[in-house]
Amino acid sequence: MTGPLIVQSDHTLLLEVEHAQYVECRDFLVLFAELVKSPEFIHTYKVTPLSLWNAAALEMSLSEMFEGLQGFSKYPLPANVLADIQEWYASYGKLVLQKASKDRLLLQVEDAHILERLTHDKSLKPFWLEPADDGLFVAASERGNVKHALIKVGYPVKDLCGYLSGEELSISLRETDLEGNPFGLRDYQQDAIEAFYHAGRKTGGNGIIVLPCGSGKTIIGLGVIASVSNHTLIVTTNNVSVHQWQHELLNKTHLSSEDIGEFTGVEKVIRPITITTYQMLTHRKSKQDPMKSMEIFTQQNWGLIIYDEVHLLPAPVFRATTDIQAKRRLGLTATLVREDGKEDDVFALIGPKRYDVPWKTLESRGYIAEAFCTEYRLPLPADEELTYAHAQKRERFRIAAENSKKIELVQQLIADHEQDHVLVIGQYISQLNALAKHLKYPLITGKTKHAEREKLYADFKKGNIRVLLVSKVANFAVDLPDANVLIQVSGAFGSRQEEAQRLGRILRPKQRSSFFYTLVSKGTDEQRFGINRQLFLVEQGYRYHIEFFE
DNA sequence: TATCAGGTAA
DNA sequence: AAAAATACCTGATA
Repeated sequence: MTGPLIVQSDHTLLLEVEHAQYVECRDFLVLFAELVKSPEFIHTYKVTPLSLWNAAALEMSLSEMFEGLQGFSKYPLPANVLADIQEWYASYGKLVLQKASKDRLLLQVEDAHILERLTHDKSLKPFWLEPADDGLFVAASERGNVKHALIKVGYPVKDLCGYLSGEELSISLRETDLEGNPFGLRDYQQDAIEAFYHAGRKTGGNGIIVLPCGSGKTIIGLGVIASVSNHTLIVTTNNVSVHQWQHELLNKTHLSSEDIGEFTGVEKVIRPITITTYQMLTHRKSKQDPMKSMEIFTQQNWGLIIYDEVHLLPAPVFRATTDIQAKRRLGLTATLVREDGKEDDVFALIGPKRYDVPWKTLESRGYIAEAFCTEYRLPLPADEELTYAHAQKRERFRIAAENSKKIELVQQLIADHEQDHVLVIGQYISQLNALAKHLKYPLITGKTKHAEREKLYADFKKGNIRVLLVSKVANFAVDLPDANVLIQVSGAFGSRQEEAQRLGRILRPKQRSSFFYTLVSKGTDEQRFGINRQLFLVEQGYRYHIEFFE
């Protein structure tokens, strides 16, 4: 037996990185498993119910899964794993929600045992109106709540109740944008739109599209809006992004500015296409107040709701989304992972993943830049090492993150890349201030006035400034100019999402390759968290080279 | 009418 | 488990 994979009975899959079949096997596993650990030689994947539901929703077949596992595995496959995979996989589709009458839905349950279990489950009982021959009746108004409750006990629902159309509005994409450049959808963008809207007619119309930063998620949004051609509500993360959507809508569709409204703190205009922010929806003055703006979901006759950066969707918006299950819903994101473990809420209330492309595929086709990732490990200087040793657990991460030796290394890396555009990104203002003072490059933080930011961005774009230091503003700033080198001196605990977002900063295709450096203190908590941060990108095929700086 | 500082929320 | 950033609203200032 020579395969690269070991399948263990606890549903973990161990993959040998140095094996000749590594790449092939990794690309196979990513279809239905999740990477949980990625040290140098053996990567650990895990099969979970959720990862299998997403695979099932994408119509990956069970036999393809089993044959692949068989083919890559070094040893015979444990029978319990095969049985569990089969069971979890099959649980998507076992429960089907259909329209029964005007105000009633029928939850069809194929399996008598499951039906028995669901009928008597305590958390579900309140939903059941009366038994049917092949399932249970539910009030139509409970459509979202029952799906949510069911996923919490491990049963995803295939929702075939269909969608309510909203107010119609004819929308089409331009062939030439306003600047006169030819415009057309790329093949994968076209595929993503198809996968969302036409997938089986009735099941298509809700779900998530996962694509890397810089690959044109907004464009896919425009494509879906045009396909649906209904009044549309777009919810996004911040005001800059609101304006970006507005700009793209005007630039690449035939809509005019009278069709597009901005519903934010600055302007509260509702038009056929309205763009708002999550904060606008969830805002309230005190904890007791109702979230007034949430009513926008139901007061207008939307035919489509787009959740931009759906991995950031706040809990109250989930709750509101529960009540609008008859609306078409599109989630867009670069990383489906959330560190709060609410992936199953996203699955139940927005929908399953409908489309994704591995980052490396887009890289090889030239749509995003080639990137080299390096993790630098530095020792703490003796005095800081001592402070670290004596510190409380919670203070340790920060001490490690602010390792003063990082300044030397940053200086060296900037010198090594004298022909490149470099962003230095960090989590702590004090650390960035120290760096800025030492290196004599400008720093942008949340406090920097917008006028000044724009001036610095412009200078950076023109090449007048070669190096820019940025705080967490860079996580959200959509208008940050392109660079091809990014040095991360510190980051938020173990956020995979943040790491992916930051790498995305340097992925816009350009002449030169991109370089991503992440600096961690050797043998500290920071290094441990770094491992978790890197998981998503390793899953996407990136490899971190480890270097030591003494 | 526009802009800014201060408080609050998540 | 913690810091930083953002965007909302209100009320003051010009």
